[in-house]
Formats: sequence, C-alpha cells, structure tokens
Amino acid sequence: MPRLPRDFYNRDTVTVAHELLGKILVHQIDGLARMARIVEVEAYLGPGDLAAHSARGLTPRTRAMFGPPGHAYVYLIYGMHHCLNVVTEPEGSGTGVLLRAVEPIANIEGNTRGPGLLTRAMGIDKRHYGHDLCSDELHLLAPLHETQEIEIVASPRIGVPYAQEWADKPLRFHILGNRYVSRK
DNA sequence: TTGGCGATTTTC
DNA sequence: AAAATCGCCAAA
Repeated sequence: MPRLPRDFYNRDTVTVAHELLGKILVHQIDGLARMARIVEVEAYLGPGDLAAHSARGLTPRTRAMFGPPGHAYVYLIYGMHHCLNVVTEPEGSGTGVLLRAVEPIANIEGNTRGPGLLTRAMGIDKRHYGHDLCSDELHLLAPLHETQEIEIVASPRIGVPYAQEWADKPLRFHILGNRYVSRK
C-alpha cells in the first residue's frame, strides 16, 4: 500500500479530514506494525477557530500545530490521556485534524473508540510530539482500493461547548455505520 | 509563582 | 453525575 506523501497533508484541513477516513495508521514498535483504520476525525481550523488550541496563539504547547504539515501534534488532556492530531496546511497555519477513533487491523489490543483510547492502543504518547508522519516508524497508508464506498457523516465536534459560534460547526466526520465510531 | 481548567474516560 | 490527575497558560 502506498504511504501518504507530505503533499497529502499540505491542503485544506477539511479536505484532509474527509480523506483521512478509511486511511490506515501505522506505528512500528519493536519491529511489530500496529495498524488501524481511521473511522472518525475532527478538523481544527487555526487561530480563528475558538475550539482549536492554536486559538491561544503560538505557545510551547502549540508549536507543533503551527509547524510543517505531515507531522504529529500530540497533547495530554485531563492529565491522563494523550490525543493525536495530524498537522495540515503550510507551516504557520496552526491547523490540524484530531484522530478520534480507529478500527483495529493488526497487532492492536484494547478499545480504540475515542481519542485517548486510540493513542493508548496504538502506543502513541508525548514522545511522538512533532514526530514526522512520513517516517518508517509512524505513518499512514492508503488502501489500494476501498472494500466499499465510504459515506461520510458530519456533526458538531465533541467537548468544545466553550467555543461559541464555532461549537456547533459540523467539523466532526465519521464513516457512516462504522461500529468503531466513538459515540452514537 | 499561582490557580483554573481541559479536543476524556471510567466508575458510582 | 462525578472523580481522576497534571501540564499549560494567563494573570499577578
């Protein structure tokens, strides 16, 4: 299967979010490839998006989100869970896509239905902050052909009621009918 | 230096 | 419905 090139990520964030659905996340640990299919994501559109961390501006924490596309923005939430984002658009944009749920394919143990759960199951944590997603260790693959056409459902993002008019925008996307989506 | 809080998950 | 748990960041 072809690995997604950096150019894939250097595009409009909503476009990338849509196209990430059905792609395969790969993390190599001790020669073992943990693989899972992305079934749910959320788009964060930069400093103007009040739900995005980058709305706070360039800080030590958001540095990776303002970095070049095709890298990982990992953060710790509620003091106990890691979340993985894919950085999109040209360097400095502060945009990215949160991976919220994946479907296990190979070498995966445990629940993957939720942003904190999928990072745990994939073995991803702060060590991967700013990590290159075009690397041998951590990258994404495009299936040669979809087993079936993917239907995308849009809905408001989870857990951002404070973001005022941005709270209700339909920037969460998931694969219609997939059982590994984090919520009904 | 300090205090409030969060792109969550689990349990009561 | 509420706890668990800690790094980030704005304010002082």
